Amino acid sequence: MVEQLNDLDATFGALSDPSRRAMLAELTLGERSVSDLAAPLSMSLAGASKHVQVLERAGLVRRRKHGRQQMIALDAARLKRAHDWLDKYRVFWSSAHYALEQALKEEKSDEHGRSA
Amino acid sequence: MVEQLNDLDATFGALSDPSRRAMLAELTLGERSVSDLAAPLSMSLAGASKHVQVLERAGLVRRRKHGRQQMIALDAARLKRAHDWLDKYRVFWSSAHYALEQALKEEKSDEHGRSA
DNA sequence: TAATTGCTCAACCATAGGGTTGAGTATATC
DNA sequence: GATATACTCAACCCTATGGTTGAGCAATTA
Repeated sequence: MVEQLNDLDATFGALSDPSRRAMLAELTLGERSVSDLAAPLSMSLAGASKHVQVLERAGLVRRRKHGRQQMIALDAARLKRAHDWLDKYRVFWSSAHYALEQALKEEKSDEHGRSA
Repeated sequence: MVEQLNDLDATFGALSDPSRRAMLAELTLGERSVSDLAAPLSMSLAGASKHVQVLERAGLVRRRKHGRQQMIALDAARLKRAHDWLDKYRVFWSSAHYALEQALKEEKSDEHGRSA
């Protein structure tokens, strides 16, 4: 269980804000301009622009100039990295592990029941 | 693709720090005291204690008093939530999706090749 | 009872984060 | 050429975050 690369810092940091998660959700529907992404957010354009920059620095989106628009597209590779990281913990939320936890609890009760 | 609950803010926020991810990794090996968690981190005990509090507020760990020690245990339910959220993006990093992206690029080239 | 251990809390510091407004730049339209 | 559009940048504000030290409390050990 070794820490691989710390762009996880940036990835998880970017994902910790609901406005940015909303942007990513919007981007699953296709490329969007910064204004498109800003529209549903009740926030200044400059504010939304900063969120896009955070997503870009985290490598979660790419941008492409198209005239005076900046077209933003999802780049899911880092999401996969985060998903992979979380996947290492799968056993700890799986039913098998809950069963193990129960078994350990019973074992502990037995210890109390016995002499020790 | 609707945002479900915003404890994702706290979960992803907690995961964005390498010290806290290291703590979680350590906790996969079993319960640990705050001092145990602090030891490998080259940080004051108070500092580590604050990290544990962040993990606890995010619901990623539980604590149990054991004498004068605070035993910390992993609670993976919120990790599952985060994993589930990321899973919605799986199609965007799957090879099928890359194939789709390629197809779209070719289509765009065709447009240039044709009259439009 | 006294001393030690395992913490937490409060105060503080420096930096980052989320937001704003105002100005500036580049492209598109009239 | 003038104007509107789609941004970005800089400055600023306030709050949060990551870290420290010093004090204090609760439980264990001597």
